[in-house]
Amino acid sequence: MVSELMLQQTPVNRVLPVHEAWMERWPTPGDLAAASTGDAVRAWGRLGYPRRALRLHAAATAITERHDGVVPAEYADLLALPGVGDYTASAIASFAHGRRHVVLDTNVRRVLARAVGGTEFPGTSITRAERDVATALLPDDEATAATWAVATMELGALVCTAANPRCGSCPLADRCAWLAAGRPAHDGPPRRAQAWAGTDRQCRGRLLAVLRDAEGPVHRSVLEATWSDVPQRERCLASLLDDALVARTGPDTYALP
DNA sequence: CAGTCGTGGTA
DNA sequence: TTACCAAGACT
Repeated sequence: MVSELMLQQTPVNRVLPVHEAWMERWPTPGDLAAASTGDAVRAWGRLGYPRRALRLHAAATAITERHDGVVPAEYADLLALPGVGDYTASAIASFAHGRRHVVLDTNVRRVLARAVGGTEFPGTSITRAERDVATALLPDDEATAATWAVATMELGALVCTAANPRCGSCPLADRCAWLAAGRPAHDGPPRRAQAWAGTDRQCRGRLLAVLRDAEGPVHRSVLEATWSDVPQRERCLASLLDDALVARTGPDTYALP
């Protein structure tokens, strides 16, 4: 569960060392629940999307209170946890508990888009038809379904990659609709690139990095020195406070919660 | 449903 | 150097 939360939109290579340290420090949900959210945010390091650290902490608390400290195996119970959406609930139920679930992440979606749909990339959002295809392909046997879930994800992550897919070593090469069609390039509107420079996300990241790397409370002047656009800086600091990623420790000082 | 939310590697 | 991402969730 910890790795799945960390892997949401974050490359495996970056997650590995953080995950290892995290699990050594907080081996059980109860251990994490007993820690402060500030420690969780700091241990999250530079994985990005730090609200995931808060959600994981909140999930650990919920598991401790509602599930006797044991990560539930039921999809509905998992889905009810903070930071756990359809993908993560299915992944935990399937990978950790061997349950039969459609695990539809970006890798699997790409594999199905190519092998079945004959297109290079899936759409921006999951469609009903897409889920129907994935459901129809899922093996009936529970154990086999769990293996299928891992296998299709790995296929997408290691072979049927977004850029430079290794069709030469793909086990589906002889039945892939996209390959059979000559690997036609993605048509239609280009996927919107996410802006970064000058955005609130960059500003929030800059502010939080200062607090994360600081020993204790930080004076307002230090935060002000990290971002020149005053209205934006104030807006971002307010949103960080609102998200409970930052706490006000005095009239002019701030720190991790 | 589209917008928002971090970060650092890679072509 | 810039563009484009990488095992989503939430609003």
